[in-house]
Amino acid sequence: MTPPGTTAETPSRQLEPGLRADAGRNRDRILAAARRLYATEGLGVSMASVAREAGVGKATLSRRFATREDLITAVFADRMDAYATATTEALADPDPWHGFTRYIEAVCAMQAADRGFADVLTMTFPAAKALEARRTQSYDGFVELITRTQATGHLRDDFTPEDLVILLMANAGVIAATADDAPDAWRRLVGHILRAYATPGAPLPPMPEAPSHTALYRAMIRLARPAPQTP
Amino acid sequence: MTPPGTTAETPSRQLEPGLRADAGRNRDRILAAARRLYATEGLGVSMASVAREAGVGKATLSRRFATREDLITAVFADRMDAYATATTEALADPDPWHGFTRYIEAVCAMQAADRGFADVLTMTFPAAKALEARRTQSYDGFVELITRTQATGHLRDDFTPEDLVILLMANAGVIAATADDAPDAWRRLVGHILRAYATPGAPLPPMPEAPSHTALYRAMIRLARPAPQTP
DNA sequence: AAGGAAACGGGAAGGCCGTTCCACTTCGCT
DNA sequence: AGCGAAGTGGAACGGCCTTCCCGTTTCCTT
Repeated sequence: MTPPGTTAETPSRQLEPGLRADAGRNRDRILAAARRLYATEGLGVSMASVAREAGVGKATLSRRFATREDLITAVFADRMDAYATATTEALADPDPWHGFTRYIEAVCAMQAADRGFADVLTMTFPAAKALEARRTQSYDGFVELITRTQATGHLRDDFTPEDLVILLMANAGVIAATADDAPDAWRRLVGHILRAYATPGAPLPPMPEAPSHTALYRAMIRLARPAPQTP
Repeated sequence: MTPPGTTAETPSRQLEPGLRADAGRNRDRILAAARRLYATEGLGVSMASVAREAGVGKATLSRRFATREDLITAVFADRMDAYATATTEALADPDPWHGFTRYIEAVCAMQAADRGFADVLTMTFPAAKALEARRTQSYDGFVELITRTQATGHLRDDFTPEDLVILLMANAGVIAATADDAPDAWRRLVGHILRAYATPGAPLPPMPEAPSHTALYRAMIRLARPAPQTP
């Protein structure tokens, strides 16, 4: 089944071992550029933009990362690591409810800090296999965190892991709409939501600082781009 | 200032009076097509798609609605009416908290029913002047509804009108992510949020039916499009 | 019923995106 | 030091969208 003419038995290169020096350098530049663009604009940026930002030709980008999914996988591999380990850190907290809230806030903060990462977690997009593994790992840890926290009586019994998924989607919506005008608006949502998750009567987490009102409302009214007039 | 060669003194055509019969017919077909596409795909659909769906030429669409904003304004005029009158209906409810929750649920349901409308309410997009008027009208009514509900003690004192804006953005995010797989997921978010808005100790609204679990989680994992293999 | 104006559809031009091909450059091994 | 292979950027292509323009059709007035 193996093609006969190839070199003897080079099994398969996993990461980036077989790359020449300059190729590896360009790969890094591409990753840095993609990280930059994804963080601010989301995953919608074109491959051509990434190549331009990286200062390489479009062909080079296509050669290094055949598909957009490959690029996304490579860019967000480390952040998915952080996402996956966040649950273990939360589980290490002696106070389950405290660990739970810190976990929720940390994940939502990660979304706010990188719009591309928010897209990776929620939006409809080709799921990279390598990222999926981390996601399910994180999911399993979160299930454990839930049961522990519910055992303390602080977390509602009807809270389900899917509620986190919904929260991530909701948070992504807030971030996408307010990123330019009120980048802390998401804290207000998380503050409300954590109160809703808590068992009535349990101690409530403090309200995060309210976003500046006018700016937030303008975020809804205002448009993607400023008025074309520049006097 | 008026062009000299025109017919005597036709002051200005407000709606669609000066249109020829076939032109008006095409206008309606365009509006229907746009309504259809916007509802399912959001405001991102191209003008060419709208023209194709309407069965008219691209030029006709451009002639009838010069800019995308014009089209959006015309399409969502009636829904913005409903949005604006929803507050007055809520204010008519003898129980302010009941009116408040019904209002929240009604607006979020309108978002879920029409993805384009959700975009109009929240997403960054050129705000059509005609729609803005309705929006501020609705906003003013909502402020009155808030003060009344807070007076009953059911609604938290720190609830602000901007919280509704944030909720609309969050809801739009959930709807955008789950529309294809779990179109009722937004009810879960609203259920949580209304609980958070309520004063602790006040009677809680019933939990809406939970979305099917596997489908929801898949909505996060699954991709925009099904696998390209069609055997 | 007939002519002029309004409206129509589609083609041409221009822009952006993503992919593929190709001649030239650069690395790295010997 | 020099040669082969790996790597590179730009050109070219097809697809989609938008805008402009023109020849033709349809309406509506008189």
